[in-house]
Amino acid sequence: MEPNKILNLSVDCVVFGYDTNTKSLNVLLIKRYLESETTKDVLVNDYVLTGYHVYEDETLDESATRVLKELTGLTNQYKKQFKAFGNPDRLSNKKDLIWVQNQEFNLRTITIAYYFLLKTEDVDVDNNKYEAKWFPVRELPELGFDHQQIIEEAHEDLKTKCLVEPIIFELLPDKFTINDVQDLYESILGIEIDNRNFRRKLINKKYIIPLDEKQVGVSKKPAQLYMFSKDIYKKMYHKNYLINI
Amino acid sequence: MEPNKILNLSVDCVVFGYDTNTKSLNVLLIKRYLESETTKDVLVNDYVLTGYHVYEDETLDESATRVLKELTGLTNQYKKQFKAFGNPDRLSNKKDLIWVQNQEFNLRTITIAYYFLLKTEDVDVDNNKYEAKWFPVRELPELGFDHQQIIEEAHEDLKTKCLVEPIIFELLPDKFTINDVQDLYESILGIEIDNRNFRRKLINKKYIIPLDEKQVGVSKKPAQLYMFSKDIYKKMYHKNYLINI
DNA sequence: GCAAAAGTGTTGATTGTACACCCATGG
DNA sequence: CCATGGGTGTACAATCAACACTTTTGC
Repeated sequence: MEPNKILNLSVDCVVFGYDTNTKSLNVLLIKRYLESETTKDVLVNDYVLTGYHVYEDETLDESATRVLKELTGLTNQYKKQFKAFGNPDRLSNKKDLIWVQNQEFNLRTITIAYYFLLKTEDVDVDNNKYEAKWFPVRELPELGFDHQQIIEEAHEDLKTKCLVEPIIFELLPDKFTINDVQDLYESILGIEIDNRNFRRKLINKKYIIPLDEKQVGVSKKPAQLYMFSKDIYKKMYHKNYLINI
Repeated sequence: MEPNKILNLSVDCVVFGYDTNTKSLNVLLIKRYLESETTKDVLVNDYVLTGYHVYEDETLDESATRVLKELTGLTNQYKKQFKAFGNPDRLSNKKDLIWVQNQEFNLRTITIAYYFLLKTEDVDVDNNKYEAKWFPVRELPELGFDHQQIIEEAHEDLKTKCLVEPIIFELLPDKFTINDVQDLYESILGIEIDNRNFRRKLINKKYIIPLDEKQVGVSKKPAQLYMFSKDIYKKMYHKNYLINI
């Protein structure tokens, strides 16, 4: 039996997935489709974030973790609660009203928004019962509710955070090349980075560890693989209070 | 007539106030006191953040603004929504249960936490109907609910943010000295800063504008006063994507 | 004239930035 | 042998960090 839902409270999850091959930072969205029973007109046909009510007896973090697992099967992914969205009119779009009609939603629902970081390849979208699909973060489809705004704010938070904490490695496979990291930064930030300077900077970090391995199966010079050591990072870390205003 | 309250949803406000004279970063707290009607035992005697239910027809931001105004009379202060707190057991402390007993609180209440930045002197605590009182952020009294944690997380967010955005000036009067700014940074961050280096750095910013004025009424060499120009700051600002991991 | 805080310069180290070509590999 | 992306070095500029004494004022 399903636990009691808090009817005016939900979590929504912005699932970021990076695809090393296409160099694309993606967001995982689920299809929302409804047609009129009488006229067969399409009433709703767009995408939304995955989300669900919070249960009475779980924490907000647990709720987000549960929602991610339900959609992807994944647990133990990096997550961050980044903002609550609760405008009185956030569900008052016509499409959204139709959609919400037959659900146990309060019209005034507050959602606690999380984002997750993982690898696109870790999600099996082909056999997904919610018709989940990846979209490049800069080519989003039509979105329901206020999910466009939620994704934008998640992306902004990610931009800020990836400059300051080593969360970038949550989006990469365990073994990666220096250029993978650069490509990912460029995808997230929407900028170009000088390869020589970036490379030097990264290789000098003690927690970026070169492996005795190179890429395989590429039709060009195979690149050196590296790993990120969270342990070394934590040991070496000391906050620097650089005032940068 | 009071608008409808959302019974399981509140905002809590961490009001930071800086006192230039005592060089103290303070938090504004309100007294919580209750004694037994029969035995006269003191049942609850501590402090809490100011907060209140969200109304049905207002945004979260409006709710926080209203709560601040109710306590301090102030509007138009810098505010930031920084986290939602909603653990199922966050009101389950014995004192808190007693306190909540006669209020229209749901036991499972989610609170959206904001912090505000202002000047201690702008609040008239002597004539405050909630018995509001300032406490140095590093010498907090016993606190109800999970408000200790909320304040700590607000402080952490403030530490991070003041390094990157010019919010420090929200805590200072319009006219300030360079040493005021340094003292404030030291209070927030809990570090010591080299005066010569700091001074040079700040004076070189185009948006720190020297005034034709010096301190008055000080029994020592009066210091040069400066102001912060938000306009110039905005014009000059361009995001730098310095990767600092 | 004294107490108290304001204000001032230099140097070396570190870090950032701009920039163009050769190399190794698979096919 | 060629196409592709991997990998490399130098020089200049900017910023940071360490460090101690003189100046100005009110009293």
